[in-house]
Amino acid sequence: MNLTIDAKSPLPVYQQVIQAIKLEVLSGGLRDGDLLPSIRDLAKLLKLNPNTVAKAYYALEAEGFSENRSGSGSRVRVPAGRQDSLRKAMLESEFKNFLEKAVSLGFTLEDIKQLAERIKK
Amino acid sequence: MNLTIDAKSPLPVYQQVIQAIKLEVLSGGLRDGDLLPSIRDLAKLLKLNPNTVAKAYYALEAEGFSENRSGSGSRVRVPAGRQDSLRKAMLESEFKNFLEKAVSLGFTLEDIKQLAERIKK
DNA sequence: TTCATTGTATTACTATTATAATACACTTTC
DNA sequence: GAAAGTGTATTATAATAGTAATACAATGAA
Repeated sequence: MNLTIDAKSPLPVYQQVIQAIKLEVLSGGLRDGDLLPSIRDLAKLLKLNPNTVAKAYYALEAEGFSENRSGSGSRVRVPAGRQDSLRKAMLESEFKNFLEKAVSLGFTLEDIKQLAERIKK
Repeated sequence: MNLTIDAKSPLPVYQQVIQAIKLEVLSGGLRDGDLLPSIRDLAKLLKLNPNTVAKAYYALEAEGFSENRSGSGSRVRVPAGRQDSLRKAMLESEFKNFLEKAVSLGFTLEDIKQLAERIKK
């Protein structure tokens, strides 16, 4: 799992963990049924307190992304169909966010098209 | 000023105020020398505590976006040239963020091009 | 000068975030 | 059954975020 934590971010650490795991699931790096790293292992890896990771795992389960079982670990619970639609919805949402910001900055669709051309190289 | 606060956001309220004012400056809605609303007025408008708004104003001054003077208010201090370069840098940064996320979700440049075509309509 | 308005500062209180140290119950494996 | 590893729960402490109520000093206009 490619997962880094920015302690200086205004976004709480446990929220960053949630986002990182969601992204991993949506990108297909973690699939339905896959075992997440144990709370203690991930905490050690990220140099966080186990309670902080546990909070993230608890939230992920509450959102229906995973299932936690004492003794056997936490498994991803996102069927392929749902993963696919969530992935597409995420892309659209991110793009709309970008467009909104660009427009509120006073840029035109033409400006954005030119930016895209320039960055692709 | 078009400025809304999301109390449920994990991003602290005073950070939201900072972002909103920065955006207003970068978009040209607020220009160099313009007077910001008074701390008390903005607090009343957003239904926040004056201390929360004051914290945002203090941070904006520390970043060189404005100048606060007891008695006469807070004025934007962003020369037109700097505003222009900041505006362009913000667009590029936002676009790169979007691209990074899209790529980490496993989308190709082709996918993104198609999305742009579809959304523009 | 007087008065209202401005940013600034202080103190107090609450909730959230994060760490820390344990303990407990469940599951798997030997 | 025993042991190791799992998620879960509890209690404590500290820092940050936000609200609340005041007070103070500087500014500008009447």
